[in-house]
Amino acid sequence: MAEVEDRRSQILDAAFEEFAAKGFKGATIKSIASEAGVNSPALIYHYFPDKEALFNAVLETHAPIRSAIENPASFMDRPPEEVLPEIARAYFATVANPTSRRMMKLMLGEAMRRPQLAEMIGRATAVRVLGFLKGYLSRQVELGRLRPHDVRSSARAFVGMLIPQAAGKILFTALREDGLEDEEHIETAVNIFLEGLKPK
Amino acid sequence: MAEVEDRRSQILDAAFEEFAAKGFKGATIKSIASEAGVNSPALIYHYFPDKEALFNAVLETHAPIRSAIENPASFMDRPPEEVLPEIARAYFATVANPTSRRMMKLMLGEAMRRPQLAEMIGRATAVRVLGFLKGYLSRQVELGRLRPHDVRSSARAFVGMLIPQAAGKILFTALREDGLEDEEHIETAVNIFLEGLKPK
DNA sequence: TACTCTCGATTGAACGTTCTGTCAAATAAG
DNA sequence: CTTATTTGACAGAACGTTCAATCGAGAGTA
Repeated sequence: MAEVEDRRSQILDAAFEEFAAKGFKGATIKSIASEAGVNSPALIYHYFPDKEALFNAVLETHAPIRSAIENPASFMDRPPEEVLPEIARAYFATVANPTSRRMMKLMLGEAMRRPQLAEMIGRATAVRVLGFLKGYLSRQVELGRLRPHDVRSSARAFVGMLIPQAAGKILFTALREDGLEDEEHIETAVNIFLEGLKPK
Repeated sequence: MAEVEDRRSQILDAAFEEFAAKGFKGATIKSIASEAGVNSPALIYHYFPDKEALFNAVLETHAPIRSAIENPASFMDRPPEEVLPEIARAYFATVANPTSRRMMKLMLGEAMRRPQLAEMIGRATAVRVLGFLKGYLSRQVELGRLRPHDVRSSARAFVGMLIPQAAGKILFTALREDGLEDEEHIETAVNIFLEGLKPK
């Protein structure tokens, strides 16, 4: 029974599934144990001090939502007609990944009732993404590719434009009924954005 | 003890607070009872068959997010430079209202784990708002005030542009750190949107 | 090889607590 | 007196967590 993946990881995976599906309160130590294929809930306490610690360990395991945003240098000078669709595609690809999707649901769902977690997500993800975009858009204004404007606002506007389409995939399936495809949305949205900000 | 507000309403109010703060699983019948000033949890079962029914009753009580969108006729022919900022302001006003804010947190938080609830919210709110916008934007294209384009996409884009700013008020307080005010954001975002869609 | 010792991994059972939901009795209202 | 409201007490189940006992692989010894 020499598993390549050790028990700790099995438990973490099972806990992730359970927390994502039922939330922190809804998932039980027993259900996590049985999902992990261990016969006794007690084993979980051999690896983690308590349920809260297991939850935090799950968050840490899946936390590094690494994105191309990590090294901004390569993007900075490339034109927005190229870069913005790439960002949008990367975003939709993340949303299309089932694991990422579960993670988003888990974090967002719990964040509603855990201000501390919300603060962490806001700082680790939201602020960082917007920060990158603000930098990039400022640079494009400098380069004369976009007209001068408030990049705090345009950064929000750009990521925001993608959100309803993403929400249609994650949560509100009814939004898919009008059949708008990701690529169509990217094209139109980026077009509106760039036309709206092109130099006079 | 002849309260103006009857017991049922007291219980509903208390349940709303508790569910919003702790979620369905986190809120207990006892905590709801004591928040409602009721001395026995048993009384709750006199008015509601079980916890689930109480939860549904809470949702129904606060459900009618009535918005100006209900009678679209009056908006349809007015120009987007007027109408879009009004919609944006109405949206931010809703978000600024503490009760609405709690309701959003409650519904979104539970929707992550209740596909059926997510479906309902999607249909009752998201699809309806987008539907109204699609209709309005189509009309503006007809009137020659906007260039022809895919309104499924532009409707998503417009509501989406507002979401990060709203999220900064509801959830991710760190987003407020760059100090962007609602009115500033509305002005820039609407400007991008209209410039991006103005007839050639 | 055979035997024992050790120690972490794993288990079933159980503890105390808390939860939802029930009930018969007490109280208030008409 | 009759009916509706409100109560405390509690049953039954599920929860997180603890614990002593068992298992199994490896080290040491003969």
